[in-house]
Amino acid sequence: MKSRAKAVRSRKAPTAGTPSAVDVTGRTVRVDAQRNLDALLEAAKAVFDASGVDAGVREIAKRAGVGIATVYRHFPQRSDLVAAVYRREVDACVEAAATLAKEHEPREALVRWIHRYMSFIASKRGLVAAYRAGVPAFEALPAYFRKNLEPALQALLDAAAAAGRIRHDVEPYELLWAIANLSTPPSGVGPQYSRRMVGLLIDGLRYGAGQGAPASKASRRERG
Amino acid sequence: MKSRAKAVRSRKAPTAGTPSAVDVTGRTVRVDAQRNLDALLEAAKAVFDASGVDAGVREIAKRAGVGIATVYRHFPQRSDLVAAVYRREVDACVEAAATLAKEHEPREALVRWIHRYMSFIASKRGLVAAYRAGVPAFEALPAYFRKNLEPALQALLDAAAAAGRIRHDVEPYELLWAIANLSTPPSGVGPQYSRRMVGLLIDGLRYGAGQGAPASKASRRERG
DNA sequence: GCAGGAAACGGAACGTGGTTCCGATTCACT
DNA sequence: AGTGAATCGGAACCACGTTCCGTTTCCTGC
Repeated sequence: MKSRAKAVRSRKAPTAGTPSAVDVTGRTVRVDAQRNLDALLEAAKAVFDASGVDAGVREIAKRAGVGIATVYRHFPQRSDLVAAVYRREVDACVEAAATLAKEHEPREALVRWIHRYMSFIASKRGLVAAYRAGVPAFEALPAYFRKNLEPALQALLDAAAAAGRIRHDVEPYELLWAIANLSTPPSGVGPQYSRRMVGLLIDGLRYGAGQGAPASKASRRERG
Repeated sequence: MKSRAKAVRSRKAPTAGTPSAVDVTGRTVRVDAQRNLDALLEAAKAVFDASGVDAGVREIAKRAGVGIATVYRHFPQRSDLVAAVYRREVDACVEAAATLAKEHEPREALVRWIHRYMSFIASKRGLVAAYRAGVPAFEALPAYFRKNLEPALQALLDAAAAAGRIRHDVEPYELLWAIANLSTPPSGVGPQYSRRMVGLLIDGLRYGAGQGAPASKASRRERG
């Protein structure tokens, strides 16, 4: 992909000796563009943390000290910016899966990771709602999330199922989505809501351990 | 609006055969106002069914053959219109609970009602997302939903718990919210997603039957 | 009937959001 | 330094929910 590594020209260095980055296409990236990109990501992260992912583009641009168009050149849609900001945290979540798998027995690792995942989702106010409501072209956002989180959860599920601790007929993507949607409590309910509901879901996983019956069928049978 | 202390006293039977409706405050309602209200509700229902609850106010007004202001006079906020439209369906859902309780044994009645409730939610595209995202004053909408649906589900839960078929430590409101949130499948997943996930939830309810341990604790215990 | 006035009306106007456009600016390379 | 292109900033545009206000319609007391 990268055709050549670009060395720094000894002209004036705007950002303290930073080597000019290279595009995926091999083009050199202008230092101001790179600087703005960094500022944008940092500002977006700060604003999202403070006001949720519903924060306006103008606010982010202002905080980053750039114009609106600069935002849209780097990120064709608002959702692309959201995805870029959370990419790093998704990666961390994926790494956590491997770590937990080594340090705990299969089911415990699964439960702990689910809680880890819940924390990530819960801290992103409005992420799920935005993802949902954003009908037009929010397709870019779930792509990265799914591509990385699904295999991580799949590994945990397989290990726990192999150990006979949970049923083995659950799709990881469905579980990811379900947990994400359970991570927003309604108003007027204690903060433990999410844990309780996801706890129910996990108990449902355990309920069918070793049976292999689909959840939908199991729920309809008169006697377990 | 200016502060207008209206003191309309006793009315007289107005002209044509249609008896003019009366306000909750006892004021007579103008026939054109009533006609527009009806047209508005009908149009809104049609548009919501066709385009989801995210449909614009202008579209609804146009379909009803009225101006924008007319919408806002009858419904101070968009969410009030949504709530009004769905009030009828909520009532139907509540009635279904009583019917099912008579025709089936407790747990079966509970499961069947949950599926009934899921159908209602699923047919209202974007309802949950709007409810969630609508931070400002979407408080009016859940009020009616909760006030009516919560007791209905509570009765079903009590009956099933008394029969020893499910755990008895689940809050009905939490369950309503959880199911509603599980009723929106992610893109690229079969339509059976919701049934599977709610099935897991129901299995979780059965898992702890007769134990009474909170879901959150049960989910963390090493052995059941 | 009819006239007066309040209730209800329609649609333009406002504020805010995401997105696009375009002239001005800044950078990279010779 | 010079030149062309990549990048920039912010005004402009569109769609949305909501508000304002001049106009119309209906009820009512005569």
